[in-house]
Amino acid sequence: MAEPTTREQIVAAADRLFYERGFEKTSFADIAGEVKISRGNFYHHFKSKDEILSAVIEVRASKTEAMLEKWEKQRDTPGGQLRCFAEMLIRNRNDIQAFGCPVGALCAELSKLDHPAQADAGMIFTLFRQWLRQRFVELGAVEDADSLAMHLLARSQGIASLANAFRDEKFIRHEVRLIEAWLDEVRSRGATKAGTGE
Amino acid sequence: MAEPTTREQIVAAADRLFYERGFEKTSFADIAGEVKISRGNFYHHFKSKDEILSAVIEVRASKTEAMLEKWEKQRDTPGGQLRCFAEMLIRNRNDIQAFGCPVGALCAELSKLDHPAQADAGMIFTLFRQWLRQRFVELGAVEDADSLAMHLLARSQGIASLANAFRDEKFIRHEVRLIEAWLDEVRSRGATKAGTGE
DNA sequence: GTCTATACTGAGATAGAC
DNA sequence: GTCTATCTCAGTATAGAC
Repeated sequence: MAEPTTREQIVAAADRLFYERGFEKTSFADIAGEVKISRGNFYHHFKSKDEILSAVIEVRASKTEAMLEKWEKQRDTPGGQLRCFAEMLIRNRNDIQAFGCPVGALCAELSKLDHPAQADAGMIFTLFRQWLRQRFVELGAVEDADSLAMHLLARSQGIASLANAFRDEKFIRHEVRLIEAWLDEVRSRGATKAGTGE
Repeated sequence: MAEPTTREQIVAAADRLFYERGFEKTSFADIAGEVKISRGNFYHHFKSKDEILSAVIEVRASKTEAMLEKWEKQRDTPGGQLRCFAEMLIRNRNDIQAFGCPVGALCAELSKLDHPAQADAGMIFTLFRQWLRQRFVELGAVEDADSLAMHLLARSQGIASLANAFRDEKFIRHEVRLIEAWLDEVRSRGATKAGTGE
């Protein structure tokens, strides 16, 4: 696996372009131009644009799973692992300010297009949701775990949305601090239902 | 002002279609079809798609200002007025699940297109931001008011994003309850800096 | 035979002439 | 208000290069 195959290059280029410009706005010519192959050529690799989209979603899902596993290895407490998630917003702050969240943006676009792949794109959200839920279970919030996971996911989406609209890095850092304080609060409350308002 | 002018009809149709399908995905023919006028007649009112976009953004800004004023009249406490904002998510739950937040979606799309009107679209966020900030000032959180406004705006964006991805009405209702509990907390803390993590 | 490149078709869009 | 020019794009057919 010294150098990537043409197929891998196409998927990588499409992945980035779909993020930067959006799925609809990215043409075959754009991708071909990036990979430096002729436009007709990659009909050998992909029969349609939807096939490229499927491949991109698959790759994103794999990368997401790998990232979640890495976080589990990097920190040995559920609280620390949840912080990895929150800090992702800071690590990716430049891309987020320029292009928003890749998962949220793709889901929103496919939803408006009523595209058949919207369920597949939504699965990436579900990967995060289930992983977060498991961390909250380990943190002791067994009954609320799913609500807490959705809450944290929503907070991160909101931050990405406004950071993109206002191009405000300070806002990202401030909100991540708020999330970390909230996580401390959830942890300290342990298995009680507090923190979810119920 | 018994019946709307052709121009107003065009803008109203474009407004809805931009929300439901997105700006790029909406063609002149789509709008003309809705208004039932010929495409030629169209050019009498708008020379380009960007002109329609400007008109739509202007109308949305006006409607937003009117809505904010209405909330100020409906409730006589800043806490009650802030609840109007949060409850907007429940009032518009069906549209939000189907199409997301109109403000956030347009800003995100124009950002990806690097469209000249993205600053104008962002102004609608700013309208909300400034209005929310003023409510928090009146609530006693003078120094934090802008951070609190951004925080609330972000929460609402995140809720819209996930409600759209998961088509989950219960989630919306639960998160709005969390916001209301958070607002009570902010109010009870009054002018202190608590609640923002600083 | 796998990969790549060129040329072409048809659909649908903006834009504008008449 | 019809009709047309032009452009971009997805998709195809087919032939050449390694």
